[in-house]
Amino acid sequence: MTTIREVAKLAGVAPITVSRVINHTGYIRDETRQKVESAVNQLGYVPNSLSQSLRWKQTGMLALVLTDVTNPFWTTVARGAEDAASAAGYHLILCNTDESPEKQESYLKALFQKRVDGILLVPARADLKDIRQARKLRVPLVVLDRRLTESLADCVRCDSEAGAYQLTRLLLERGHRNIALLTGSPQVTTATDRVSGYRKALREAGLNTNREIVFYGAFTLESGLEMARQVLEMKPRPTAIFAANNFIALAVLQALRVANVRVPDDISVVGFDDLPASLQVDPVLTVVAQPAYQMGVLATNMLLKKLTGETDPSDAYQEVVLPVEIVERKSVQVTRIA
Amino acid sequence: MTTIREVAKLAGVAPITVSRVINHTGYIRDETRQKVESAVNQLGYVPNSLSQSLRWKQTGMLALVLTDVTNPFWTTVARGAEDAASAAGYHLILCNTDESPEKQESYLKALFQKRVDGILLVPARADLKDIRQARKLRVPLVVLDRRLTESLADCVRCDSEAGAYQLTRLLLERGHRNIALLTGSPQVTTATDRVSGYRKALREAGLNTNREIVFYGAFTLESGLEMARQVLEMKPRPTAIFAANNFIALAVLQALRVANVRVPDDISVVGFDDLPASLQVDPVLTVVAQPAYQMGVLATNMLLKKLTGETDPSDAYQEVVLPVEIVERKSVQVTRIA
DNA sequence: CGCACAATAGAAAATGATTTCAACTATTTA
DNA sequence: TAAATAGTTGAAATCATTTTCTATTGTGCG
Repeated sequence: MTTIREVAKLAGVAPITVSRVINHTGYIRDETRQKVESAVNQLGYVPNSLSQSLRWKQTGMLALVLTDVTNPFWTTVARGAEDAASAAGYHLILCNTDESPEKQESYLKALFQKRVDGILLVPARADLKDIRQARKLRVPLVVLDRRLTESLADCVRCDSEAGAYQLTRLLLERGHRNIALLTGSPQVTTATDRVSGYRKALREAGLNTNREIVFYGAFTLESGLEMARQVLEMKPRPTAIFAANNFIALAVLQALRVANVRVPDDISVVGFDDLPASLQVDPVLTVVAQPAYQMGVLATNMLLKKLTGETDPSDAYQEVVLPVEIVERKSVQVTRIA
Repeated sequence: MTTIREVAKLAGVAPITVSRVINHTGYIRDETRQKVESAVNQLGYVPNSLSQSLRWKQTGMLALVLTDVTNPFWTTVARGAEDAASAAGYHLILCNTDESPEKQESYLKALFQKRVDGILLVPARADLKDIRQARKLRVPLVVLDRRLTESLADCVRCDSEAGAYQLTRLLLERGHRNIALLTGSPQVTTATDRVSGYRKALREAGLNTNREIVFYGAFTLESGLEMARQVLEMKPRPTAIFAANNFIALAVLQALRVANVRVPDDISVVGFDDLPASLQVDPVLTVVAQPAYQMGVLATNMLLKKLTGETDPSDAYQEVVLPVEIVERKSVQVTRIA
């Protein structure tokens, strides 16, 4: 590919002059600028950002490392992050770990090598190794969506516990006492936080621990189907199912349809994470909606502040917990109290 | 961040020796290697791939520029591309254009500047400007999913026309004569190719052009809802709807549900693109399934061959057209011939 | 013993751009 | 009229790493 030197030669100037024209810095005579511009066009010169970044000591790239690009919740977060990043003149790289700590480590290594200016991370596991490394390398990093066991980084997340608490209370108020919670891996804090909120609501309603029905699996359709199958075999069958994420909720609805169990007539279903309009299925679900897009924007802006040095690096780590919101639709039935 | 020079200093060797240890090249005494390795660990040294790429004249990065990351069809393609890329030791960057030619141009410019080794492009428009530039810059590029007006690049796509033809024939064979086709923008070749297939089937069945019912919109839920609304107002109402992509199909099902029109009892519906298990809704759709994952893998491998020089650059451009497959499920009813 | 060659390590140049410093001209100010 | 300053350009050093070339030592072979 063409280099700045060749452009300079053709224009009859020094490389640095071409650089000044391209970057609009310093003084350039109009005549010189035109000579350079025509040489640039003639050769189709595209500056090499590898060498630019090397010199500038910044790449203008941020990375969002997440656990499942196929989940609409994450694509929404990504869109928020992307919009915030490009508004600030940064590019955003998307990396998908599939909840695998190995993939996460491999991606982070590549990102460190590429000298991205900052990283948004949805940690695949509670493991702090990667975060420690980012700290050691002084790469600004913001954790998204999940808590860490230790406060080693800024964090933006939604209030899973409060959301689960409210949703469980809603079910309790409608008379449900046998509520099955289908959640993700015990390794993932959003999965366990939702259990905590559920548990808290049950306790407050005077139900003791043996009334808890909690299934741990994964935040995937397959796991949701498996757990739903188990719920359907329970005797007595729970009167309500709380799906702790959107894929599990879709799985539950599918399983119930196959088993000819009507929602909400035969059983009530609520979910965590709202679904995009394209996936609204019958019956429309009552859910806790998380501000996914906003979470992406907020986390990105927090990251940008860190790397432009607007925050004092000596400050303690921030944790922003976004409120969630109940969206009541038509998947919950009032039931007689057993 | 630590540089190779600092590592070299700590280990008491020259930078080039550190380089040899890291890249496993040349001769190194065991003792020296250990000194270097311990210095690397002590300082947490991470090589700077900007300077490496600068020197090596390759970045080990490919890019997939697509039109809608929220569409499961594209995430499946992306997964195929990602798997093929990482199997060959390359990283894949995902860029989302939202069907906007401006975004496409801006992303491609950034990718050229970053000196990615190759590009997989789903063109937002038939416009050839960006592809011409890639050619001029000698950046290997493979076009995905859509045809170009001129053969200026290798291309991997699915047989939209044949798929639409087969699906329309299936409807005709079941007795349907009033078939509405809801497709995407006339600017997008997959949208128009599906019209051609539909048209061909109608012609073969002896139906003349005034029996064609074609709505052009976009491959989105919103557009699908709008078109579905118009179909429902038609008198007489078509007995079958052919949705030319997955989002339009979901929209049609939603619109019909709201209008209390039963599928397939009151109206038959077929779609293009299969849906992932998580989105299978009632009733399960009869569709044309495209080998999305395979398309991603194939296109990536074709690209890799180009950039490792396994293909003769003087050869004509290749076009690979993948066969599609009808998946018959339960959304089509046999109807009396009107 | 001398030659060829493997093993080991470093110096200098190169990759493609930009920063810093310097130089020269033209204009303005005191 | 001398000094200061704005405008314009370029040479050399720099960013972090690797390639090329060179040097030194040790070893095997005839």
